Amino acid sequence: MGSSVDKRVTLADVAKLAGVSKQTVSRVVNGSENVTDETRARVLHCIETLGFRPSALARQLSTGRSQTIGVVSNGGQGYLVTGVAYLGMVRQADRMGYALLIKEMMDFSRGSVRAMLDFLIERQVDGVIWAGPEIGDSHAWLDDFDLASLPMPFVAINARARKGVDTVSFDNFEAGRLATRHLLSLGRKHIGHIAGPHDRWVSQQRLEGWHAALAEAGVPEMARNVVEGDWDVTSGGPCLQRLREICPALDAVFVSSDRMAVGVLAEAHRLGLRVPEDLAVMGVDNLPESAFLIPPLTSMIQDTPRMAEVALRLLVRRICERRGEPYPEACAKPESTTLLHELVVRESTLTSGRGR
Amino acid sequence: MGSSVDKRVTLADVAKLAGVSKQTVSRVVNGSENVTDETRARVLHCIETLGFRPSALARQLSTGRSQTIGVVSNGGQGYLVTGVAYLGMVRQADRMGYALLIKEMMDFSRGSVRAMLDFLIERQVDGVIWAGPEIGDSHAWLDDFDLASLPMPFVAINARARKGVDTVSFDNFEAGRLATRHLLSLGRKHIGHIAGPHDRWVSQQRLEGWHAALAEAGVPEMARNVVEGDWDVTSGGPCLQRLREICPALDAVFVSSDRMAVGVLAEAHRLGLRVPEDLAVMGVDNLPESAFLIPPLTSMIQDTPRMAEVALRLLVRRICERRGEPYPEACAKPESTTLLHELVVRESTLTSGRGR
DNA sequence: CTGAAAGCGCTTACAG
DNA sequence: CTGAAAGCGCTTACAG
Repeated sequence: MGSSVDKRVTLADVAKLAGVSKQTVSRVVNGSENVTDETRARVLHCIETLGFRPSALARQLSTGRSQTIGVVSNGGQGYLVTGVAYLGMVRQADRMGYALLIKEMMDFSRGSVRAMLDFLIERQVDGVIWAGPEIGDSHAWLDDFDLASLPMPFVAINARARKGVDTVSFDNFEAGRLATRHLLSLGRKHIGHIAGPHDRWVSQQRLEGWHAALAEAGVPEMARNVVEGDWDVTSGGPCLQRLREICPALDAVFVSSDRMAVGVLAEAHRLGLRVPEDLAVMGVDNLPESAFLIPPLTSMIQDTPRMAEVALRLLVRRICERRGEPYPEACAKPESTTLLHELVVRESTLTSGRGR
Repeated sequence: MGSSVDKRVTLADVAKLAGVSKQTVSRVVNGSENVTDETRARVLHCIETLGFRPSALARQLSTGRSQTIGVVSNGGQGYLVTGVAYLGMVRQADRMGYALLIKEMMDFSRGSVRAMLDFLIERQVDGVIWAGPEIGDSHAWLDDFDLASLPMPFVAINARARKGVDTVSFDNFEAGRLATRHLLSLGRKHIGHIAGPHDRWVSQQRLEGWHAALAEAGVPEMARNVVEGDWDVTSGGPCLQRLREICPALDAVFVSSDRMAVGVLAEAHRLGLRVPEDLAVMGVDNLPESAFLIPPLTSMIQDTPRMAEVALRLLVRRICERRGEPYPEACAKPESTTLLHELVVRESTLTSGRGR
């Protein structure tokens, strides 16, 4: 309802009331030693009285640093992952004294990328996390862009490693290989793969892992048992059907997301297929629910919040390095920027066990 | 790697090169009409040549507006909801030309609240969305805080309505009542409720709705069939067990989240209880997976992204009102700030149907 | 320990 | 249509 007097209280107001210079007030605010206890007390009292709150904007303008990190995501693609990743980043940023400025991109044309970078530069963010998943040539601009010309460090997550670009990603090739090996180790002879969209780097990597495992095992003929899903639970059922058309004897399926695997389990149930006896099923992501599906779902743990944290630490380190400042302890330990999935085996691939 | 020359290109640099005043460059940058085509062309060319990018910080300092909205969430509590809500807010903010500054709170003591508000004021955000769920007395400060004294508008989501505070929330009382009525309408005689944590406003409201529905139906004796969960899937099973101890004849259960309901379905399956014949089960949230559980889960649709969007629109409207500026079309339509859940009935409560 | 001056890079009236 | 001046609210050397 009522609007307050919009007159901001400034350093100068405090200075006048306390009968000192602005500089002295600034010293008190920033905890400088070089102030008499008496002066400090008086200034603090005046700050309290006037309800003075320093303008971060003004400070940023004069110091040239914003204590803000820009995070660029993309329009609801990667829905789940983005949401979870945000939480990991917010927490880590908070710990290190940074705020997150969140922006979203709808397309990845050169123009849009340039506009987004300009926006971040104009806002003077101290660093950038490029968080949209790599789709088609969405990251192609990185190949011929001189990142060093940006006034701030840049880290990409969930993207292919590139020369001269700091990236933090999961090893999806290894994930695909491990998953496939697991199904092979069960003695299944007719394994299929429900992949994510083929234009996603993540999907491509898992698919390559799948191929590698089949080649290693000397059963390359299975490689054709692949259909393309869209990550969504709704695509699980239809994908299973298509896979069974390609390979009627299908007895195991490596699904590229737990979401889709839920759809697969539902469809298998509808078809009267027993899991895992008739069909072993495994996913990727290890959602909280996955251990409680019927049957409990074997999956690949993907610790997304951790990826977000690692990326943020790396970025803060780069920020400090560029400024020639020491970086926080937490950023010091050389941390792998390639994270591994971890297999968690449950009933959906275990004929005998009681896995949970 | 290489570091760029850190000399920022400013308005003054462009002005000098173009042989005009800073003011004229400013006019060109801000698309003012009062510039000769020839001058404009020359200035634009110089901007291009120098790679000039205006400093948003400097502009913010002189204009007093930041085109930034502060979003305050809380430490991973409400994990799922927060993640999903972020996405709705980011999208809407982007459309309206605002960026989101995300902050997290770990506790809700007066001191922390004050510090957070100060931080947001210092950053000169144009408005604030208070997005942490109401837990215990986490929002009590609002009762005796003069929001009008804040220099910017404030909107709380997922919180109890308070005099003088703009809030956007779901009607959880109605949700609880609708859910309970649905189970009663099936003719079930021994219904139980797995609530969320009792210190959550959301849980309390749903619980009251549960009580109201039972009273209306003249079966208040069922009201004692309540146990407390923690929202997490892991609590579903243990809660079902406790409920069956309280009420051995239990034949229906209203679970306060789909997550917990997944645990309930798993436990029921383990116990050999048929759903819905022996036990009708319903949840709240309508997760994407819920339609594909075994059996498909009846739930209450809660459109969290929409809540986030509505809140953001309301906030932008308040921002404009306070400044005496016209607000965007999208913010104009008087929108309810109490959103309703919607019942979606599936097999888990339908003995005959094939609902999906 | 304290202060006067200049500067960060824009915008806002006010002249012409 | 264009410009000189003052101001937004801090901080950074530099004196004393």
